[in-house]
Amino acid sequence: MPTGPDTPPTIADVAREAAVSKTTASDALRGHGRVSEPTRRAVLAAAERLGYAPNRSARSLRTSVTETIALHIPEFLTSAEYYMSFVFGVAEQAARAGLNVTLLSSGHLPHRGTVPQVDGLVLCDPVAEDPLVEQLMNSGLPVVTAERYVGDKQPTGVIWSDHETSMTELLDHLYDSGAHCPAFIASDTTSDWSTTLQRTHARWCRDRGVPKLDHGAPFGSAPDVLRGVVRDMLAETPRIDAVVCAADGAAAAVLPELRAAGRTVGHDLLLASCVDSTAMRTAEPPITAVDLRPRAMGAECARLLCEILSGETPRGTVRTLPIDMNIRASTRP
Amino acid sequence: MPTGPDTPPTIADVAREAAVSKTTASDALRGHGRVSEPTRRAVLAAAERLGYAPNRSARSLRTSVTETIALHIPEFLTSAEYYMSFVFGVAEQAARAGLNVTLLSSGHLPHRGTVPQVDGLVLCDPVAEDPLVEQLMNSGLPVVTAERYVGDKQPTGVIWSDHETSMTELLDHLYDSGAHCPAFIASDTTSDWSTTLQRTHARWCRDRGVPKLDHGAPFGSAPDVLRGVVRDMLAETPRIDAVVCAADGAAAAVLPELRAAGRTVGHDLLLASCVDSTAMRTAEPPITAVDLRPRAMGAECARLLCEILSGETPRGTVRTLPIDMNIRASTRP
DNA sequence: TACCGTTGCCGGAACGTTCCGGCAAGGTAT
DNA sequence: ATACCTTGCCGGAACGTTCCGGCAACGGTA
Repeated sequence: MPTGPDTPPTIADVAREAAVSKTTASDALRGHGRVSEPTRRAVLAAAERLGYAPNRSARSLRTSVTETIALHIPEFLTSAEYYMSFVFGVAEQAARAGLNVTLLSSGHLPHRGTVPQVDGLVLCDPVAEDPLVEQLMNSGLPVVTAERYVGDKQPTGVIWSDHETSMTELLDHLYDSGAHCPAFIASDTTSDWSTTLQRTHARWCRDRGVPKLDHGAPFGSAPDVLRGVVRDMLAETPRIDAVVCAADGAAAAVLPELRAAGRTVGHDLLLASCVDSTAMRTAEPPITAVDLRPRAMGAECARLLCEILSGETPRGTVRTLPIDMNIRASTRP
Repeated sequence: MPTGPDTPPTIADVAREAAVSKTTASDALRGHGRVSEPTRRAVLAAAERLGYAPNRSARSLRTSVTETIALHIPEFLTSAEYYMSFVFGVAEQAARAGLNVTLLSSGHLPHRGTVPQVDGLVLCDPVAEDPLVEQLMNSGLPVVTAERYVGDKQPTGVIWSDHETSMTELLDHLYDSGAHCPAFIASDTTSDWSTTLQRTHARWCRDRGVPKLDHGAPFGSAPDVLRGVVRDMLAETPRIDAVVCAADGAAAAVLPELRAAGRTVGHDLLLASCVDSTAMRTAEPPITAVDLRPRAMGAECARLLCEILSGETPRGTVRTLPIDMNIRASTRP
């Protein structure tokens, strides 16, 4: 390991080592100018020998490209598994493209009104009311959103899933399994996902001619709040024969309450969740849920952003991510 | 919004606006040189008027300070709630100190053998075998680890929790509640946390004179693997009267199996987890668990790193994060 | 021979910031 | 009066990179 003094080698060191000029060294490394094959190899060898790595700051100053994207995810009290997987999907895909990922916490923005100095942004489940989201949308930077943005301004790229279809399938599945009076515990956020679920549920009830039974609960609601909601609904409408929960983890939280009400989940009462997670898989009985494939979602967002940044995909591209329903014992009467 | 052409204002623009030199503008903004009060105010006003924000790349090139820290968390179980909270703890605290956080995914490092260009690193639950961890430890950058590092090289700072004491308290609690034959489902990772739990369990059994019943399971084991382990243990040693699970979420996954074995959790069999999570709170019955306070852990790591970077805290500082046990119905016979 | 296009390489300016050293103006002690 | 310090400001170099434009050498064509 031929480490010099203690300051990392610069391109000037590489150039000297290879007995060429800075320009030629740079051209050889970037593959940019006209460099003969032997010279190119000599430069590469010199760089390897010295352990040269380009200084990102200098390069970024010169090219005004930061090789960094920022990731914003909504901050709820509950730490939802969905977002975790999403973050890692983004991180992995970005690393594959040689990009850094920096996290934007909703709470603190370094300087009020200052936009982060990055090449692009990924917004997960953008809530139109969030002032930071709005600011980022108007930053002029390329923005890819996971799920559609309900504001006026359109993002540079979108990956979304067809929750309308999957919610309909879920309700149909319950209906086919004999549940003709399902209750829906909606999520109170104003994300596109949340409102789509509510709209779809309402229309499905109308189409099927069944009563529309729903109740909103804030996304990160505590278990006992959710249980209270369910208790009240069951007390008010005893003929409820299925419960669908929107929020991540809510179905599992509600399970004991159903049991306490004397119902047997999977038999005289079906239970399903709009978000799959370990909690759904490990519940007793395991709970039918829609797998939103968060890791794939994150990866696709990062991929699209990379493609837009490199110009190989036009701005305004919209793609969909297929999602599946995992049918489990909680809806098999 | 007095936006110029379309390129953001530089410090030269601010200087011109305030009718001073670049040097004076810089000094006034940084509070560094000797600047009279009226001049200082004029520069600040000019900067405000133009919406000036310093170019991070230029600044970083000049000062060789990136204002960025990197965060590495083990790849194997990225969906664990613990890590999610940890990440947000770091992000929030770093934002408070004006630092960016970039994620390091274990899978891909931009260039093999290249160290990220950041000011410092936070490693969560460092596993000595992970080659990336080893490389980061030897990068020469300040490193703060969450939990101790079991390799030879010592991190620049450490935040750790006293799992020995809390595990002992947990086992004592079970013992006092009548469970004299507890089984321990250990986690198979080589992190300090994991080995401490196993060591403590072994010693506790010796001290108490109870049989040492344990079995390792990989950290991210699937629910049915865990259930299989428990089934076998119960079949082999029917007098087991308590089960303690190390891995995040494992206790909830195992619950149905205990029920299937004809045991009543909280009565003739106690159940506890070494990691608290929503799954523990929402389980039926709710499961006693050690709250590792991951968000606080993340925040403390970031805080310590900031302090070390700013020089206000010496290298080699080691701090502990207190953790509590949450006693729930699963251990109240 | 004269002309021209191509190839391979290089000098040096520029990106935006920080900060060293210098300088003039004014004050104070000798 | 000289000597000296302090205050307030500034010129300009440096950080490491990219890339524009230029130049010499060479081979091919007329």
